[in-house]
Amino acid sequence: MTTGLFSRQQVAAITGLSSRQLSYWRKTGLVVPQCYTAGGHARYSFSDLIALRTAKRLLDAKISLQRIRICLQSLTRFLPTADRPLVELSLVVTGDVVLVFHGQHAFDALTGQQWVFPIAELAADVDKMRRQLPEQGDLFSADQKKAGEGGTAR
Amino acid sequence: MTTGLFSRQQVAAITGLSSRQLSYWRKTGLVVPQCYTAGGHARYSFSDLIALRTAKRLLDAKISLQRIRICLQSLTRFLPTADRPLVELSLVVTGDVVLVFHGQHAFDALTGQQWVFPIAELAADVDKMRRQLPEQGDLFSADQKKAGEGGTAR
DNA sequence: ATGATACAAAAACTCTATTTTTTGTATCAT
DNA sequence: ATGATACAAAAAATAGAGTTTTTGTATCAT
Repeated sequence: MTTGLFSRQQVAAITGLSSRQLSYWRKTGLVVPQCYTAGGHARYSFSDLIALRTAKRLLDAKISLQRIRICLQSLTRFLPTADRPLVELSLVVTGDVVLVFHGQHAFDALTGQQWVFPIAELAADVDKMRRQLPEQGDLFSADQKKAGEGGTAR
Repeated sequence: MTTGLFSRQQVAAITGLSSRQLSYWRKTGLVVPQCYTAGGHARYSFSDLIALRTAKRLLDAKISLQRIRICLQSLTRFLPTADRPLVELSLVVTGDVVLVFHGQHAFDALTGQQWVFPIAELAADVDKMRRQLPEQGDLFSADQKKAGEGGTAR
C-alpha cells in the first residue's frame, strides 16, 4: 500500500523543506531522489525522505550544506559500507561538529578525527596517577616534611 | 599515607604540565590549588591533579584555554550541582566541541546547545512520517494516478 | 504540478591584518 | 624549590573585505 514514492509537494509538506531546496539539493547531489517518472519528474522513496529529514536536521543544527557534504565524504571514506550515511547512521550534532557513533568508536565526521574520552578512561587515569606516585615517593615525603609549614591544610 | 598534597614539581612531573602553565592557570583561575602552605606555596590536592589532567587533555585535543574556560562557565551554569566539572564530568572532545554527557542528555559545553540525535529518535521519526502520510492520502493517490507515467518505478 | 531559469537577498566561507592569549626562558627575591 | 616579574615567540581569537553558496521569489514552458 504505502510502498510509495513521493512527489515534490508531498515531500515538501512532510519534511518541511522548500521546493527550492529540494531542487538545489538534487542539482548539487546532496540528496538525489532514487527514481524518476518517465516524464522526468522526481519521485522520492521513503529512504529519501529520511535522508532529507536528516539533512534538514543538520541544517537546523547550524551545520551548513557545505559541511554536510564534507560529512558525507568522510563518512563514506571511513565507513565504506554505508551507502547512504544520512539514512543509516546516527549522528550527534552540536555546534560545529557532527559526531558519528559506530560501535565502540566515535569520530568527527567533519575532520575524521577519532577522539573520545570515555568515562572508563578517566577512572583508569586516576589509578594510573596513583600508581605513578610511588616513583615520586622520595621527593614526596621529603617535601612533605619540608613543607610542614602547611600544617593544618586539609 | 597518600592523603597527599602535591608540590609544583610533583604536579609537573605527574601531569606533564610546565611550571609556567601551572602558575598561569592559577593566576587566571583555570585550575586553582585547593590549599596553600603557610608560606604561600601552592599545594595541589588529588582532585586538583585530575582537573589539571583533564584540562591538559582538552588542550591536547586542540581546545584552547579560552574555550576551556567557556566550557567551565556553561558547565557550572547548566549543571550547578557540579562543583568542579573538570573533575566530575566525562567529556567527549572532538574538533571544536566539548560534548557533555549527563544522564540522557548531551550538550555542547561551548555553546550550551543541547542537541542530540539519538538512534531511537530517528526510528520514531519514521513512524511519525508514516502516520503523517494518511493526511496526504488524497493528494497522494491522485498524484500517483496522474503520475502513472512513472509506470515501472518500484 | 513540475522543472528550468534568472535575479537578488541572506548566509557561509576565505583570506588577511591586527590584537589578545598563552607559553618559554631567564632573572631575582624568599 | 617556589613564586613573581619581564620580555619575546607561538598560538589563538577578532575584525573586515571580498567571494561563493544557498535560498526565496518570480516567470515561463511542459
